[in-house]
Amino acid sequence: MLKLAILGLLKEKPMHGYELKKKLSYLLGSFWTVSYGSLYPALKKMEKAKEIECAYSVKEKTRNRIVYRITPKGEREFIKLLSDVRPDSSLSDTEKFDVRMAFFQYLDPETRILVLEKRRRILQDQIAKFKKYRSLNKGQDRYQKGLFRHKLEQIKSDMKWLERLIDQEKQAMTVTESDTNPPELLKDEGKGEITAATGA
Amino acid sequence: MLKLAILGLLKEKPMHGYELKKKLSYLLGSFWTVSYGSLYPALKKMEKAKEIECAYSVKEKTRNRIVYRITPKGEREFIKLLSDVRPDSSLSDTEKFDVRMAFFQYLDPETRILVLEKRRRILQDQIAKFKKYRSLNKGQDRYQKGLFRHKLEQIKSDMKWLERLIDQEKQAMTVTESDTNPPELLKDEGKGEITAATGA
DNA sequence: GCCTACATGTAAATAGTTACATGATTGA
DNA sequence: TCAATCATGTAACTATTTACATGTAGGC
Repeated sequence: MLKLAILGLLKEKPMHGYELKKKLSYLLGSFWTVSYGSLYPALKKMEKAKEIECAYSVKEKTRNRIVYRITPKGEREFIKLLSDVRPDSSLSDTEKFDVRMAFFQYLDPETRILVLEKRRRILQDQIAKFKKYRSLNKGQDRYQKGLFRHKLEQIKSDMKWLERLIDQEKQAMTVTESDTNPPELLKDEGKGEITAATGA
Repeated sequence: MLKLAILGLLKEKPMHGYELKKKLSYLLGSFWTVSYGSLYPALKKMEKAKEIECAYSVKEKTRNRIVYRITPKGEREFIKLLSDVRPDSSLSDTEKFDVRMAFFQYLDPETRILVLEKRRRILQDQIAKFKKYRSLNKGQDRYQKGLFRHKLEQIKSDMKWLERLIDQEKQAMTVTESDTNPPELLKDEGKGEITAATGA
């Protein structure tokens, strides 16, 4: 997950560790705080794997910074991690999905829909599970009941948001399909991107 | 977190590993799936620490089950984990909070309020951070923007829920205080060690 | 005869944390 | 001068997962 986030941020522009940390804490801060103890080793590891490389380093007296940039191999790895529609194991899927969403612009439309629909299936399963548990477990205490009701509401709200997104993607697809059919999104940067969103 | 959940479930009634796993996947399934590979070692470790003990084991031919029950030491550990209002490190705080909420009934009213208010502060910080990021980062792509808007809405909804809970707790407190003042929630187990939390 | 559920466990790997170590620069 | 911020890193630890190993019982 950290790897995905690093690659995604380095796609924007080359950065050094400290800068990445700050960006990460803004981008993912609501559900995740990265520590230097995981960031720097991750950078080293990725450099070794040639997914990123040193763009340049500054060593003015002591102020030394190592500025990394993403490599072609890193770009491929990024897209692979971002797509990731494997059979799933449903770990803390929510947070993983959120990280993916933050870089959704880099994914091609077809895969976007696949990822969104996979997420929808997971949410649907969760709702079903909730309801089953609730019907089995009548004697719950009021805190559990309250928590469950609130969680269910949130998942439903997630669901609505997801469905709106899926609709938007599908509409954009049919528009660009009848027009032209270029998978131009995996170049170094998206350009005009899909037609400006509907009522967003 | 797993430990907290196990202790909380064993408070209800003695259970064996397989049964615990099923209960856990219902109780926390929306954001967490426990594997046997973590459950069984955790049970062994807790048994060694005398936080749980074997109530009885069944070994009919092969169908062997080890039914655990919580010990007094485990009860104390449970309350300690459940209260846990330390300076915080804001890891994936949301999920930790949810697990706590699932067992809130076992906490005394004062600590309940402390836990809820700590959570409120965390959410407030997140909202502030979100807004700061949004004002700094005008050129965001539409997916990030959409994600952020949705996340912010969810946090605000969490906030409302929290505040309702806090109000309820405070009301209940004043009522029971003017009425009678029985800390009956921790009956058979120690009640002395919890009260210390207030000033800290 | 095969698949699912029951039931317990281990070993290796993964992903991350905390605490520590270093040292310069900037501003109150 | 003191604290905060910049900047990089290591070592030990924690918690958890995946994949494996084992074997029975019951239903289709």
